[in-house]
Order: sequence, then C-alpha cells, then structure tokens
Amino acid sequence: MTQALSELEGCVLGHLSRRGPATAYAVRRAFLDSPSSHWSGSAGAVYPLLERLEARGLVRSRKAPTGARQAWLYAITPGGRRRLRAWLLPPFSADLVSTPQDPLRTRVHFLSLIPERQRAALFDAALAGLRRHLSALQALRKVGPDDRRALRGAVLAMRARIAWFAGLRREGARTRR
Amino acid sequence: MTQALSELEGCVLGHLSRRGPATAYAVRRAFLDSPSSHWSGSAGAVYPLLERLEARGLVRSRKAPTGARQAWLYAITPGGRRRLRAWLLPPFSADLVSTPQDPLRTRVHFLSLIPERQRAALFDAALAGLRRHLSALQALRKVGPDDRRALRGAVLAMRARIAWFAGLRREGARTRR
DNA sequence: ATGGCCATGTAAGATGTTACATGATTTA
DNA sequence: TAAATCATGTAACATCTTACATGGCCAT
Repeated sequence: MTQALSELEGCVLGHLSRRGPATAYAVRRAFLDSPSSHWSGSAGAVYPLLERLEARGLVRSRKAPTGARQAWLYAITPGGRRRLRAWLLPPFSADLVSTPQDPLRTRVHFLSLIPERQRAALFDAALAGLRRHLSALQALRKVGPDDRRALRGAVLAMRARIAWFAGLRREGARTRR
Repeated sequence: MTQALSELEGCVLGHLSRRGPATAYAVRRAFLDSPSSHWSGSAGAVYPLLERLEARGLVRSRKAPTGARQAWLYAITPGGRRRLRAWLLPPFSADLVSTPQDPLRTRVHFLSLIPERQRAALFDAALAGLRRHLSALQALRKVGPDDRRALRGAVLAMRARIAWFAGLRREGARTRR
C-alpha cells in the first residue's frame, strides 16, 4: 500500500512543489532544459505519469487557459507533499546508497575478452571522453544552491572515474613490459 | 541498422563469449548470483532477450538435454562476437562517459525543499548508508582480474560520494551558525 | 497568409518487472 | 514418499521511448 515514489515521480512532484502549479508541458520543459537529465522528458512519460499521480491523490488538476487553449494545470496536494517528503528524507533504501550503474564499469567486467595490446587504446579513449565530459560539467553555470551542490557531486564522481581509468592504464603498462 | 547492443544484451553476449554455450537459466544465474547486479536477471527479461539475439543472428540455439529435460542451449556466433567487440571497444558514445545517474544526487537537487535543521540528519543518514555499502563492497572477495578491476572503480565511486556528502555536511554546519 | 515552431496530447513499440504454471530433482 | 527447491518457461503489467496528430501562434 501507499506505493513509494519512483525517481521520475519524485522529480515531478519536487518540481510542482518548488515552482507551483504547472502544465504537463512545463514539467517536460524542466527535463528537456536540464543538461544532466537522465530522462528525455518525453510526452509519453510525463502525461501518463501526472494522470497516475492524480489517481493516487498526490496532485490535482484543473482546466485552465494557457493562451487561448485549454490545458490541465497540475498542483501538488498536501498528501503529495507528505509523499514527497518521504521520498526525499531518510530512511534511504539500500538501492539509493548502493553503487550507481556505470556503463564503463560494465565493460571493464569483460576486459578479459580484449587482447592486452588493445586495452591501452580503450583506456585512453575512456579517459578522453571522461575528461571532455568533466570539462562540460565545469563549464556549466548553475544558478541555485541546489544545482550547485548536486553539480559538485557529479564533478567528484567524474574525477573518481578518471582516477580509476588512469590507474587501469598504469597497471596495464606495468603488466605489459 | 545493425542496432547497437543494449547494456543487458552486451552482458549476455559477454557471458556467452567467456563461458561458452549456456541455457537461458545459466545466464540468469550469472545475474542472480552477481552481487553488484543492476538487473534482476528476471526470466521475463532473459528469455525474450535471447530470442531477440537469435533473431538478429548474434546467437544460435539448439535443443540439448540438461539432465532429463530439454532446454535451449545458446551459443554466440561469429557475428555476435563482432557485435560484442563493437560494444566493448571505442569509440564510446557520450552517454557512456557522462555522469551516471545517482538517486542521492537527484534528491540533492531538491534540498531546498527541506528545512535547514533537518538537513544534517539527511546527510548523516546518507553517509551512514554509503559507508555501510562501501564496507560491503570491500568485504567482497572477487576472484578474477576483471571483477577486481571493476570493483576498484566501484570503491572509488563510493569514496567520492562519501567525500561529497561529508562536504555537504560541513557546509551545512558552517551555514547554520 | 503561410510556413515553421510551440503546446497539447495520443499511439505504438521496446524492454524491463513480478507473478504464475509446470515438470524434474533433491532432501527430510 | 512428500515437501521443497531447481529449472524452464509464459503471461500480465509497468514504465519508459519514439513517432505521430493537431491546433494555435508568430515571423516574414
């Protein structure tokens, strides 16, 4: 009962809580405009999601004119705020703190399938890509303190991945001689 | 055309490449037994996935007795090996190197919704969970060099997250006075 | 006034999950 | 030999994605 919020549902409720009532499209824009978004903000995700949240009583909608057209304006309910707080606050389930999935790590699990002499090129390509992405992150000028704090976490995560691959490359070079 | 492999497809092909022909159940076991698995190894994922791979010519199956029952034994094909190499080796697409999703970071994006006085408790709960998970990682005794290298990446990622939250807590303490 | 983009959705498909069914094998 | 577990799937459902439809708005 009282099913927990998914990540996407938490983000949508969080958006409504911070910005006030919004149309589904405005919620989509927040995802479409976010540089770090893991989700595409696709209409087929957001519209049904808001309907589900309304069926659960976490948001309420009313028809409202946006320009000359009618659209549904969604607002978070008191119950929605309670659920959002439960999503945001401890206790944190194990999958929140466990190691996030990393597609490069997935590939490292199969490194033995790659001939030794090709591995250095793989490490270098990964390092180049990781550094490029880190630069892009650091070039972001986030406005709010929330984004700033989250961005710091992303930067630290990227530095850790770079240090990891740098170590792999050193180890490979040592092994090869 | 020649659709790229998904993460799960890459893992399954990698397993078949390393271990040789296997039944769908044996592939499932690899996921079920893996401590770090992001995937559940559910039957409903693995069985149809192998059928899709066969339809694409990347694996081939034959009926074979496993004990007294018949089951499909899947083997990777030469085309499957080529595709697996393309999945494993550079060039790496942007989403491989971009910051992996972190549910704690998602929540930090909404930290402003939490009263200041409750944030320290949040940071402490996160730190406790992160440290517990790091200990569990370090307690693992992985056998192969692949797992050892991947595990090092996971440990570094966890240390980075811990350092990040430790910083957030210090910052919060400084702000509060 | 019209061609292109913005806003509001809907539909179809991909890919995962949990739950179920069922026969073989092991264990108490 | 009965119960539990293993092995082999299938089915129903959840939740994303991309692609489509459609009407309003804006710039030329």
